[in-house]
Amino acid sequence: MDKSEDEVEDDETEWKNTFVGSAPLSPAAPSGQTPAHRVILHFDLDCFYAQVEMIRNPALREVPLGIQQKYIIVTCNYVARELGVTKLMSVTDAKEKCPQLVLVKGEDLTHYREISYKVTELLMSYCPLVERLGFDENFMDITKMVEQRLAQTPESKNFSFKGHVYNHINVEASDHPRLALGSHIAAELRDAIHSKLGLTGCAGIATNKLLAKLVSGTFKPNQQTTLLLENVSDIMGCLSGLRKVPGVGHQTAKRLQALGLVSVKDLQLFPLNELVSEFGGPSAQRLKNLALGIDDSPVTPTGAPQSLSDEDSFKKMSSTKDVLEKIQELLSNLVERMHKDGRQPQTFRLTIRRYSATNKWFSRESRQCPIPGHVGQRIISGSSDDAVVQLVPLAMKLFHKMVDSSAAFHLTLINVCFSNLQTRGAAASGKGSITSFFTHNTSPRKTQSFSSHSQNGSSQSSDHHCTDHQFSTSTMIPQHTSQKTLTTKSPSISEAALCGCKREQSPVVAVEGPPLQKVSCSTARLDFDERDNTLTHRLPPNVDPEVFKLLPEDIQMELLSPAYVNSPASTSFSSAAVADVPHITKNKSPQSCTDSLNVKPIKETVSKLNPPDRETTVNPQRPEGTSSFQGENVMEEGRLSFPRSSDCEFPGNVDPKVFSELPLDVQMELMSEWKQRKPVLKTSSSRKPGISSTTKDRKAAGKGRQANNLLKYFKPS
DNA sequence: CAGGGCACCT
DNA sequence: AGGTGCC
Repeated sequence: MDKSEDEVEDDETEWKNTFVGSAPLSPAAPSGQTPAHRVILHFDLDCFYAQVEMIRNPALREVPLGIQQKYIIVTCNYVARELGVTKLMSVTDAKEKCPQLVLVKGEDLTHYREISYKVTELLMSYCPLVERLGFDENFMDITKMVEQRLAQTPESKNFSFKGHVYNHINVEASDHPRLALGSHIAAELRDAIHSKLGLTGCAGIATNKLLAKLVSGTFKPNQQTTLLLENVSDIMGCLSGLRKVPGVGHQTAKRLQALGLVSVKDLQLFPLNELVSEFGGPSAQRLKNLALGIDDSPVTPTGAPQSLSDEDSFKKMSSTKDVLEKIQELLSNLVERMHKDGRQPQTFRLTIRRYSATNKWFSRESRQCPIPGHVGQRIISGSSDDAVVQLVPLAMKLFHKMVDSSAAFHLTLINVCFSNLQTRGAAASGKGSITSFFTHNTSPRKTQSFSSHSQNGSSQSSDHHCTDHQFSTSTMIPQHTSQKTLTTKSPSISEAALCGCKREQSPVVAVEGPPLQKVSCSTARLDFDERDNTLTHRLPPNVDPEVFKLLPEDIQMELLSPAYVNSPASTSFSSAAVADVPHITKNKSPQSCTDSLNVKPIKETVSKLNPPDRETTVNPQRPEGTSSFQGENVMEEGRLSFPRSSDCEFPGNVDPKVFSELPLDVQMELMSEWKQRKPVLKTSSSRKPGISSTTKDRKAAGKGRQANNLLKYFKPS
């Protein structure tokens, strides 16, 4: 075997000599040290999005299925692959190759994200050292589990490998007891993922993340492969190019190519010092190590996400009106997600991508700003709609820092992002929540020093317990997760999660009837002539009704809504209650809309396989959104009588004539800001914002307490 | 490259 | 704030 490979492998050098193959009797690491070599697993779910959709609608299993985002097939099931469809193929190409291809829209990642975290949770219930990579991959450091089993394994035991061993037909497993045990653990975990979540996937078993990942795809659907140290150079040498090395992206590959390096071997043999001069010390060393199959990076537990974002891309977006509308839509979804997460974002970021014929692929720009505390509070307290109203002007401000809206612009993407997520104090947030599992696991990711501790396989492992379910297969209940997930591989799993993480409903609940709110709202303020909305009076003077008419209804409502209510005690809720009821109900419907759209192609193509009632089963109502929202809306509406009108006027010092001559988008923004600011200002006496003032007011008004006093009553603990 | 996310580094 | 990489 290639000794040098072994030694460099764990280049935490010191003990390079000690490890060798005779692991079982290595008393070397009874306590306190990084094991001489780790056992790392890499899990990679098969065509993940397609699997999720096939769980949601089992009829899809029998047909060629593609998951479509915009005009791209991001992934497809194996039936489709046999017919020539590949990942990242354009829809037209795919349809050409495979006319019977069934397409499901995959732009809404909600279900994928939920299932994805369930997989991670499940793995974490066996051993906390789980690192996510995207939605469908997980690394796992099972060194301790392996050591535990090793300690309990009689000397006489015959080792064996589960699954494949890279480049080997038969191996003497006793020479590689840790990896052999690792392969058994991997098989058990894959089986758990399958039995509890209904998902299949591949696993790689190796001594570091790089190798585990590289080897996991050797045998593709639903299989696993172990890589022995003696075959490291094989697998590295087999890579078709540097780009195949995880960690070497496009840019890096290009720079390497500029140095004349194209193959992995080229990089292996390239003098380090020359590499250093091009990439700098750490990067150079890392690159060279990667080429050699060396990777000492730890498996860093991922925990809860550090940012939540929502984005959409499009061919062309060139009006501020559209931007405003899109931002509002994105924010609605994002705030909802943030609310479920339970943490409070401190930072908001807006990212755009501009169209440009040359250099089309990159060039994203972003601006970020702090989120005022009271807005963040509203997100977590459940006044999501209120939060959106207050966030939209923030977003537009950031937008204008990047885009001069008086000139032409052409955007192809908008992204909204919450970051700097702060865990709330006592956080009795939804217990079954997917993220609540992670939220109390607040460890900052960097401070993982997982190398030190002593453990014995026995009862008590204080810090990073690895729960080995091997010897208690009958009691396979993961300790962290509640049992909710265990029952089914049916579509209802996600439901269970949703129910579990559903927030406490407001004391007042149940009352059905979105129409109620909508009616009240429109009777209160708006005079539309039915659906074709010739809206009549009550428009602010100097706002062109023709232009106004073109706006989507929710924007119209928003601009006109009497967000400013009087009753001082309830001001903090007023804008939420009134302004947002319309666009909440409106925002919910697109979801169900997408859902039914998703089903339609199936119906056309495979109606025989797919009894009509299937669809309702597959696309159950979201238990959550509507009902909980209505609860709050109802509650709020109950509390505050609707305002008499008189609201939608300009701040006193704004000259209507001047206002009318501003560009439409500026008008809209100003109105949006006034509307939002007004209640706040009201509490601090009736100030009149100047037309140009924006930020300082908010900051000054920021400490408008008294909202919280009320909030805490509605938000138990 | 696409698409809708994420993370890390600088 | 941007760049890069990963899925």
